[in-house]
Amino acid sequence: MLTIGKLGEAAGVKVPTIRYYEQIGLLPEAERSAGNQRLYGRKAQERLAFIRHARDLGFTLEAIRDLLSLSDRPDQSCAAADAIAKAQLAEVESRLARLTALKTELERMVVQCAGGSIADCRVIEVLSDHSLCATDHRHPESEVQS
Amino acid sequence: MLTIGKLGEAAGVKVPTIRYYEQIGLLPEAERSAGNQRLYGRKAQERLAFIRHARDLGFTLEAIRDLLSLSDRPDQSCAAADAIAKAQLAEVESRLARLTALKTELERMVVQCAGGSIADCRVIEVLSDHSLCATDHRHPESEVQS
DNA sequence: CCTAATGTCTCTAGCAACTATAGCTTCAAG
DNA sequence: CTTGAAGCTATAGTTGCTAGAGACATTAGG
Ligand SMILES: [Zn+2]
Ligand SMILES: [Zn+2]
Ligand SMILES: [Zn+2]
Ligand SMILES: [Zn+2]
Repeated sequence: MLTIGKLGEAAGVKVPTIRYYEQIGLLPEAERSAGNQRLYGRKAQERLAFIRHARDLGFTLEAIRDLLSLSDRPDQSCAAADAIAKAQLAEVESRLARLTALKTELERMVVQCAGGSIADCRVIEVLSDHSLCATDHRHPESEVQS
Repeated sequence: MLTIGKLGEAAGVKVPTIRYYEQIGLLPEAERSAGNQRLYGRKAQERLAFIRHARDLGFTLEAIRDLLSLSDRPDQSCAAADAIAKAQLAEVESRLARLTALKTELERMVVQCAGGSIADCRVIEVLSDHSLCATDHRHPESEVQS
C-alpha cells in the first residue's frame, strides 16, 4: 500500500491533483489508515496511470471518465472507446490546423519587422489590421461533437 | 458613437466580453450616455479590434496588455513588442510539436484497433501503458487555450 | 402617447483542470 | 521524545470568458 505521496511520485501526478480526482469521482474514495491517511493499492495505481496517460494525450477528464467506465466492462464492444479516441484525434487535427496558420502569421510578423520605433513596427501594424495577414486564422466559433 | 452592442458586432466580440475587458482594465472605462449606457468612439473601436486580432493569434491578455501599452508610446523602440511576438511564436511552435506527437499516437491507437471487445481494444490497451507508444509525448507544461 | 420588444445595466456564479494557501494532525527518523 | 516532513480539510485563485437574475433605457409600431 502506498501513501498519496508515493503514489503521486510513481504516477507522475501531484498530490493535490490526486485528491482533486477523488473529489470529482474520477478515482474512488481511497482506503484510509488508522490515522486517516489515504492508502492505495495496485488497482488505484493502474487507474491513476491510465488517467495520467490519457491526460498526456489530451483527453478531457469527461472523456477519461467515460473511457474508464468502459474499461471496467471488458465484455462490451469497444466501439464507444474507439469513437472517443477518434473524436480526440479530430480535435487534435483541428487545433493543429489552426496553430499552423497562427505560426505562419507570427513568423511573417516577426520577419517583416525591421526594428526601429513602435510607430514603424510591423508587429503592431499587423495586430492592428487583419487584412495585412496572409491567411484566415480566425478562431472557429463552435466545435461539433458526435 | 456606438453602443456596446454595435461595437461588439463591429469587432466580432460579444457584449459581456467587452464589459469584461473593461473590468480588467484592458479597455478604458467607457463614456456613458444620459441613461448610463456605454458609448464608444473610433479609438475604442480600434483598440478592441487590436485585442480581438491578438486574441485570434493566441496572445494572452497579459501579453496584449503589454502590447497595447507599447503601442501607446510610438516613439520608443519596438524591441519589446518584437520580443513578445517572438515568445508567442515559440509558444505556438512548442504546442505544434506536442500536438504533432499526440496526433501520431492517436492515429496509431485508432488504426491498430481491430474492433471487438473492450478486452482486446487497442485504444484501452495503449492508454493503460505508455510503453506501447511510439513517441515520447509527455506533457512538458501548460496547454489549453484552443 | 403608450406599449412591447429589445438592449443595456450591475452583480453573481460557473466552466476546465488544476494550483496554492492556511491551519491543523500524523508519521518516521534520530 | 522531539522535530520536520508529509498528510488532512477547506477555501480561494488561476485564464478568459459565458450565463443568469432582476432592474432600467431605448426604440419601433400602433
Ligand atoms: Zn517591431
Ligand atoms: Zn490576422
Ligand atoms: Zn477498440
Ligand atoms: Zn504514451
